[in-house]
Formats: sequence, structure tokens, C-alpha cells
Amino acid sequence: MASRPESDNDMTISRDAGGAPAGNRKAASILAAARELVLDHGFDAMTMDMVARQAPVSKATLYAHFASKEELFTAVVIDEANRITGEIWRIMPDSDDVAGVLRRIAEKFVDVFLTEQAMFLQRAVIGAVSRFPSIGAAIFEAGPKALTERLATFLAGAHERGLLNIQDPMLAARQFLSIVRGDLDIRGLLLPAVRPDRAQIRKQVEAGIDLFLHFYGSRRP
Amino acid sequence: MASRPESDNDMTISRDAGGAPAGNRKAASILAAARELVLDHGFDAMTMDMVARQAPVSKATLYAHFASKEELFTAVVIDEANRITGEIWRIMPDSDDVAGVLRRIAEKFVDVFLTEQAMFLQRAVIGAVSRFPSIGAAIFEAGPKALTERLATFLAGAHERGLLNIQDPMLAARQFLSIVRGDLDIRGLLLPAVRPDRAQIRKQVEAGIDLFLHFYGSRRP
DNA sequence: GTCTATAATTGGATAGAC
DNA sequence: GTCTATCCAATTATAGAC
Repeated sequence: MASRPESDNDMTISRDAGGAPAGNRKAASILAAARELVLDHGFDAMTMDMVARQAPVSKATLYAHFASKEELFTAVVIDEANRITGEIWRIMPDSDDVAGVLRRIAEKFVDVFLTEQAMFLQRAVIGAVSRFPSIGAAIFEAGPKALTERLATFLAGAHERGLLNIQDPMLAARQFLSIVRGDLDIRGLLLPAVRPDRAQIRKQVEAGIDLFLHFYGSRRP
Repeated sequence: MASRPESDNDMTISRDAGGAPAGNRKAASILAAARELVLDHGFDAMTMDMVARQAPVSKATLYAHFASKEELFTAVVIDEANRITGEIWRIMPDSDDVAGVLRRIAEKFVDVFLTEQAMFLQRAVIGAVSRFPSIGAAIFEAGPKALTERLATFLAGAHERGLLNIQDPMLAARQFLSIVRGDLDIRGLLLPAVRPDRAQIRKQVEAGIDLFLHFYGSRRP
């Protein structure tokens, strides 16, 4: 967690063009600092003093931009979730090579969602859900739900073209993502020190695709 | 979360037989209070004052039994994890009715692991892992890892008896549990207010067993 | 808008009497 | 072992000068 690229697609912050004053830069640096601290320490272990020190701004300035710690946390989390899920949206093409598309989706999925960074985010969010349920709902909508629906749409299209035989696309999409995921998410959440084994992940992805296609291949099960 | 049955299998607390004085009852009531508060609020939102008030004991008494908040939290979590996983151990028989066994495992699995209670526990643990990694490791060993290994042993036995065709029992066990789980864990963790749909869960379990057996059934895939 | 300094509260942990 | 009362550090949030 040494260095992390700064978020670049936040809607509330315009780029620092000529006219934009230092205020936006301050807000951006606050958000960047908060992002790093949230990902490293979670909600509770991150203090507003730490944010102010790292930004670096005064606490008064910090509160001038974000009314409370919760609001700052929510801003960080939603921003990050959109950034992460956006990675997968881009590589969801409509091709007749079903196995190839599934492989690319699966590999991108494990690459993006199971990174150390995404794990820190999930840990922070899950730990905060009890107190801020709306954050959990927002993440669920922007993340797993959107991804499953997108995949289900692709699977339904493949079914109509006779490439697959799928009666319930949403169920099949959930199954596919679950198989590919395996226990990687649990391991990542509970064992922060253990680095995942890339070779085993690849093997798990391949085996998952085989299992899925063996059942949903065009021949009627 | 109105009432919750009290834990009854804690090793550090003897039952309140004749000789046992009030000390054990105090410790038990502390643990019960902490358990409820941990499950309802998580580690940080639970304060030692709340525990003392709910036990009800004084804070000094509390600290006489548990040296720190972390120690109390760990005691609660390990105790609860053993209780939950113990539920599944019991119904893992050695039968030739593979589909029946898998169905019973899957149903018990979703029943036990995906209860509101277990979800609160997972939320509390995951939120605390960043600061107390040993807790995450302990839960992982006692929970997912032990269950997967046990299931893998059963699958390997079925393979040797010619009932299934499984080359990698651990991989297959992970796949089976993942399919059955689907996105129920994510939903449970992120959407505490949403009650799971029992009918859909049952359908998901059945579909998962079909998918699994279609590939690993005795005929060579 | 931004800063320094501080208020106000909370919460983990303890002292001393019984 | 248990209680009441309290200490001390940390933390969120704000007041007032510039």
C-alpha cells in the first residue's frame, strides 16, 4: 500500500484548469487522503486529524468541504466503487466466442475485485454497514448487482443465438460469478496477509468455465 | 434481534453447579451481553460501558474477567464461530446417496451460515480484521477451511466408490460451496434489512446441485 | 477559504473502599 | 470479586483571527 493512483473520475471535482481556484484542489487532496486512509485503516481507525494531516489541510478546511466523517467516508466509498466496477464494464463485448468472453470476464473479475485494494474497500464498507446501511445498499447496486445483470444480459443473448441453453439468465450469471470467485473473497477478507496464488486462481477460473459450459452448453442438459 | 439464545458450550465457563460461585455467572453474563452487542453493533460501536450496563456489572468487574476490549471481542467471536460451524459438522454422514447428502449439506449450510446472526458475526469480524488479523485467521480456520476440507474428504470417498468422478476434491468442494452460496453472502453482508427469499434460495440450491452433478457425475466429463 | 487553538464529548482503563 | 467514582487519552467538531 505504498502509493496508489489518485482517483480521476470524481464528478464533484473539476480538473484544475485555469479558472478553477485552489478550493477544488483542496477538496481533491482531501478526498485522495481520505481514500488512502479508508483503504488502509477502515472507517473507525481513520481519524479526521489523520485526514487533515495527510491532505494536508487544517481540520477547519476539511469540515468546510465535508460536513461530517460519515459524509467523507461515503464520498470515498461510492467514488471508489464506481471506479472499480467501471473496469469490468469496458471488457464486456458481444461476441460469438462464448468461452472466450467468459474467460475474459472471469479474469478481469478476479483481477479487479480481488485486488488488495478492493479487499480493503470491502472490509471497510462491510464493517460500516451496521451503522450506515445506505452505504451497503449503494455498493451492492453499483457492484455485484450491476455486474450480474450485465452478465445475465449477455447470457440471454447467447441463448437466443443458440450458443448456450439457459432458461434463467440471472441464476446462471450468479452461478458463473460464484464459481469463478470460489473462496477467494473470503480468503481476501479474512487473511489480509496471505497473497493469493495466481496459478491456482487461473486453474480455478478454467475449471469454473468448464463446469459452467458443460451444463449450459448448447446441448440441452 | 430481540432475544437470542445464550451460548452454552463455552469452555471457560463451567455450568453453575452447587459449588460454583457467582463469579462464573458474572463472566457468563458478561460474555452473553458482549455477544449480543458485538452481533448488533460490531467491535467499534460496542463500548465497554454498554457491555457493563447490559451484563449488568460494573466496569471494574468487567475488566477483572477480560483484560481488554480486544480480548473480550475475541472470546465472543471464537465462541460463536465454533458454535455455528459445529452445526454443520453433525450432519455430514457417509452415505451412497450422494445427491441426498449434498442436498442436506447445502440446506444446512445456507440455513446456518446465512442466518442474520451469522451475518452480523461476519460483519463484525471482517470490520475488525484490519486491526486484529489473528481473529480473521482463526475464523477462517474454524469456518470455511474446515468445512471445505470435510466436504472434500466426502467427495474423495464418493470418487473412490465410483459414485462421482472427481480429480481434485478440494477444487470441487470449493466449487460446490460457492455455487450453493451464490450471492447470498454478499446480499447478507451489504443489505442487512433485506430478508432472503426462502423459495429462491431453495431453487438456487437445487440448481447448484444439478450443475455440480452434471459435471462430476460418475460418467467421465 | 484557511489557519491555530480549543471546546465538548466519548470511551478505555484504573484506584480505593467494601 | 465487586462497586462507585474518576483519570487520561483520543477524537469529533467549532470559534475566532487573518
